[in-house]
Amino acid sequence: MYRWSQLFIPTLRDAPADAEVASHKYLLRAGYMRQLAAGIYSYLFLGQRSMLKIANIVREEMDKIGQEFHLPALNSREVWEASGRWDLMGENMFRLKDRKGTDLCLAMTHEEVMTEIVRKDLRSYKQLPQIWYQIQTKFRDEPRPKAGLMRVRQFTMKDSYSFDIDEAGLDVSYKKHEQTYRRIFNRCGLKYIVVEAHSGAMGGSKSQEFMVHTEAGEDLVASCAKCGYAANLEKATSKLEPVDDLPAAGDGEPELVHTPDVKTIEDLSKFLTVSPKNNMKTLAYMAGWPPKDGEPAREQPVVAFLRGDHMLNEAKLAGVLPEAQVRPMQADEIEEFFGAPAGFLGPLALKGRKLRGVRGLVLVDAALKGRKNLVSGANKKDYHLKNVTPEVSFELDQWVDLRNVGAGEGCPECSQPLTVAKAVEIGHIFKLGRRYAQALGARVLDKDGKEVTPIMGSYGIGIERILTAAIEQNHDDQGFWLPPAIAPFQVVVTPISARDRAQMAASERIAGELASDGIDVMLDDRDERPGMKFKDADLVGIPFRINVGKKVTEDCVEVFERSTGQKRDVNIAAISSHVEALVRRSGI
RNA sequence: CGGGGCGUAGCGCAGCCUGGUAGCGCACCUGCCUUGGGCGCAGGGGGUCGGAGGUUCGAAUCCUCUCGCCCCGACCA
Repeated sequence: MYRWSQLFIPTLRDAPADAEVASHKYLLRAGYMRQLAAGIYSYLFLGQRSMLKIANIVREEMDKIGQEFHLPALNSREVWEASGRWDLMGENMFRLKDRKGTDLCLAMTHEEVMTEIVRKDLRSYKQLPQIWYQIQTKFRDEPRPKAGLMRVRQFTMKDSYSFDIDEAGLDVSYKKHEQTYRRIFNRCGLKYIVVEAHSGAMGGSKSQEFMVHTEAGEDLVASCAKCGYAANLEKATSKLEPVDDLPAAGDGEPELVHTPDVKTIEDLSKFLTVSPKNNMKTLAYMAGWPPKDGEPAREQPVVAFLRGDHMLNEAKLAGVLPEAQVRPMQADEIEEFFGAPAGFLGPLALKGRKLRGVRGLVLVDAALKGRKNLVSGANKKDYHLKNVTPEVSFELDQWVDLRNVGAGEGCPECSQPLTVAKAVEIGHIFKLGRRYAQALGARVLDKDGKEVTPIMGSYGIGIERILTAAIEQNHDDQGFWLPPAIAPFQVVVTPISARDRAQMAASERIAGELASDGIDVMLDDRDERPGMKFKDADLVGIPFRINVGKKVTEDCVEVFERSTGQKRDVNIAAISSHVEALVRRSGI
């Protein structure tokens, strides 16, 4: 049996100054972990115990649909070059050389390695479908690790990969994962939502994220309380209230207006007394592609037009340009391309214009479709234009959805107002397609003896994120409490006085009995004042505490529920069944 | 990578501006005391002041460089 006096649980009275969010503070204060370097942590006894519980739940559920592998974290350059990601991943990938000078990297995910196994060892459709997974350390050289375990450079991920002969098979594998993920997160005691997600730069047809709402999250999720629609802001759409267009001024042709030093939509709207909704804003970007197949890196100017009061979502913009990274144009590039400084940029005669010999792309947000007589920049310093109508006043390359959805806008499904809230991603399921299999040359023979490329899915769960999210969801100013299924211990037995023989004897007996009933219990046998033991117990995430005090003489102990603060006197004879009921109620 | 901040004992901080014996609280060790919410008293240990260089009779303090960490942004399958 675990006795607190023998364990290393370095609790802290004060939170380290570096910690900002609740989970970060409490993981440190509760002695779950210690930091080694930016985004790199050592998990101590309690932290590791909780991580193992989470991983075991994931393993148990994944074993029902797939097979566990253990793959190398150290990968050869070859496979990553074959998939094209050696270049694509850029600075985000840790790279190193061995003594012979051979390039290696630390794997961020394992599409390549898994697909390589398929290439070498799968020959026939009869061997499909396959679902392979692993629970292992992943490495990403994040530009900015933050918020404790929320965003780190070394972390534990369950990632699985499905291989099917056709789309229908992929649908099944994908669905299996969705259901498995729901079981996993339910068992972990998390409140989560499933959202439509951006499929990312790597293509792929469908993807969903499992998100936990928390202020500490880094993602934004739009959701509808009425019909359940939920989507990552990178993907979310909404219905907009109709807007009244301005009447045509003068002859209806674009008309120059002198607007000295009026550079922002806000100023312009005031200056001309028009609503921002009748403005069209111009955003200038450069899309970049890393070197590929021996070709050098390249860049293309991209101009996006949005309604004046709308915000551009860069992920949506990047989504229009496969595998590209986008960055705002720099001042000198803007001058060169538009012939005017930022603040006066507009759409006229842009299509086909080149910057450094590369033709620019003109994109207009779908919210402007059908609008007319808008105000925009004139590509001339200190001038704007009235009467600008897309496709009439200027040519464009593409109508696309580029804007951020705003809170209160209409749900795309049912028109009710949407809410937008922060969330953290704990899992992601993703129909990948044939990209990797193709790139690595994985082929199998189908029924007709024809070579076909299997179709893949990839599915991830962040183990640390589950712990982090659980703490974010369950804490107060004294500490936190974890769902019993993932707590390092489910119960701590606390004798009020370690020197009271009767109390200690009863505590030992109770702890022993609970342990033999399969409850994860520990005994706080420290010779400390009760106040201190309570404070520690409140801090470290154990959901239930049994106080063994003076009433042992009457065979009575007190059961304390951390989440509610509720205390109940229970007869020692009934303690085991009582605790079992509490623990199972919250799902073991 | 841009902006901001911080590195002094395990944790939280003061000292720096105005150079002169390195401090406080908690934690830790010893003893006594205490035992239902971080108890009290007494004694004690623990520091390359992130690192290097410079200025100075003398540097935690001033200057230069450097390393690290945190926050905002950028970035993020």
